[in-house]
Amino acid sequence: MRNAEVALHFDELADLYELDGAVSYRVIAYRNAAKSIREANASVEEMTKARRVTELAGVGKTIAEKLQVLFETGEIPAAQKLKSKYPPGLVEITRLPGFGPKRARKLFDELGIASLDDLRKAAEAERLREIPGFGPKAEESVLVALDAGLDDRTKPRLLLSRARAIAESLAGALREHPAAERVEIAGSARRWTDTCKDLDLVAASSDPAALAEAFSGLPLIGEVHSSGTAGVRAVTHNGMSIDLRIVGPESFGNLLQHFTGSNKHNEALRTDAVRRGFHVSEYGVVDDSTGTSHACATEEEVYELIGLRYIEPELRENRGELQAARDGTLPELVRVEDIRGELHCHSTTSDGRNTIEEMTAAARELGYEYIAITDHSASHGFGNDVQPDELRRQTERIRELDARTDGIRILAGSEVNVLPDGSLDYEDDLLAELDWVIGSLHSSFRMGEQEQTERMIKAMEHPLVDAIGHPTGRLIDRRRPYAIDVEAISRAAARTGTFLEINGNPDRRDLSDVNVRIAVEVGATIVIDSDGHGTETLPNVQYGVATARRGWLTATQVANTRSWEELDALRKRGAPARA
DNA sequence: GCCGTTTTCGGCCCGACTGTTTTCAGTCG
Repeated sequence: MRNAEVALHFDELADLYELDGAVSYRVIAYRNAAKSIREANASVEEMTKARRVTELAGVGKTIAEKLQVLFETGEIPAAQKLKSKYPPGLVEITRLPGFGPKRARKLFDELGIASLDDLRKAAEAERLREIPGFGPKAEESVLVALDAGLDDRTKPRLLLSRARAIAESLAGALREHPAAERVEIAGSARRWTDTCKDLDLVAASSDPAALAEAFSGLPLIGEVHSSGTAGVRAVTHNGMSIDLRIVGPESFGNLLQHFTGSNKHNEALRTDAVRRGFHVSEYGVVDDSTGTSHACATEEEVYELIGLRYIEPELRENRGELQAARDGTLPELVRVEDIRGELHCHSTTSDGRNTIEEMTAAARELGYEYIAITDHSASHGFGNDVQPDELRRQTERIRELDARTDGIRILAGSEVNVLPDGSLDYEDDLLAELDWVIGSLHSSFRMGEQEQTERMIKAMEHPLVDAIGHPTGRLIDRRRPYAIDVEAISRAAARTGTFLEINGNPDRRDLSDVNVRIAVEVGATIVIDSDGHGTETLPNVQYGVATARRGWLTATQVANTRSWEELDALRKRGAPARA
């Protein structure tokens, strides 16, 4: 059973215990365990069998036993028992805004409401007001939420690229206002997560009311829900929730730290701070020994006050960063400026929108030292295939162009399809003429895990495959990764000297942050590419770098932070003979 | 239910808002 599926069992168990009125810390314990399991960098099933699963943070004796039973029987008995007690519709009710487990439980106990449908009928019949603690407003909000399909799961999350574009535009407009002293994007957009549920902006101002009013009037803002001197809650015309918070400049650091999150990071940070005698909130850091509250103008001061090194936003997921900040072992994260060459992009020869000349000029503009043109290969569909003769002609053209182009090296490459049996769809003698070969899967996504893993490993064993493109094939929120053993392919990558890609296309970001951490832990080396299909998408490498940073990567672990000569020497075909 | 350079028992983050209340529980971020 995969870690993600195991985690779902424990999230469900937490929901059920919550409905059952269990002590909240128990519920939190199951949720923490679920998170830990989801992000574990080894198979939790294997760890359980090896009796090592309690090494995971948040997994103790009881949860280890439940894991054991889950793997033996496919079920957790406690969950089975609770499921017979509470109908599945109750959990759905807890997802409605304003409804949590306590209120859902009350509805069930008092009126026998067991589903969203029951709830709608009771609200329409004005029966909710019979229950203490519920009134006409509750009935109204139920109907509004149900009509709008407003529960959390149906509300779409926005892809980071789109979310950041909106956030940057709003932040930019705010910065122009005379009352704005500092404006920053906070929340998940600042942590560069794959998607964002909503946007958080924070501002420092000596005239909050004026700034709040100006924000409410921005053209992007569709509807203002509440507005005051503390901030504004609003929704854009396309339905994105925006939270702007405003404080005085003296505590801007506290606010930014608080609203950057993640919740898990802040919880852990505060727990840690309490042990050291500090209470941290968005307004300041209270020192218990003196009773004084320190306002911090910068985030650095917040972390320093409680004895921690500064933690980059991308690391704030409670994945070990607090311990590392205490020990002084935080990694020095790779930066966009460290990337020296593009190794995966397309031209009009396959499905790109720009010529090789245009792509090259754009890459030089970005400060790159080299660019590999990697159009699709012979078996690629949609009329975008490149037959062997055409690739030969293109390679000759690239050699010519490279000879008369200054300031950047142009490499002849290909993104070659890995066929279902693990072979490639060009002959070896053709591949040998190229400078750079990426192997990618573009077909037969539904193979079983073992077969798919073997297919990819076979491709990596090919002496001319330099890197694997978008290794898990996921499309964020649209297509699940194909069944593949990430740890096994990472080991194979390390063994064969094949690089694994972080594809920077904001729809892909593949490998993911969690997977890339697994990959480098077993010794694989990464390349970060844009997979640009036009000059304007070459900067997408920033999303790849963000994923790398979220996976704790340093520049050394990324091959294309090196010069082409150094990279060439590092790869399996080796440099000595070719230098 | 988990966890331990103050603890193997007794803790476990913080503040605001909302709707329902005469002082607050539940929810949210």
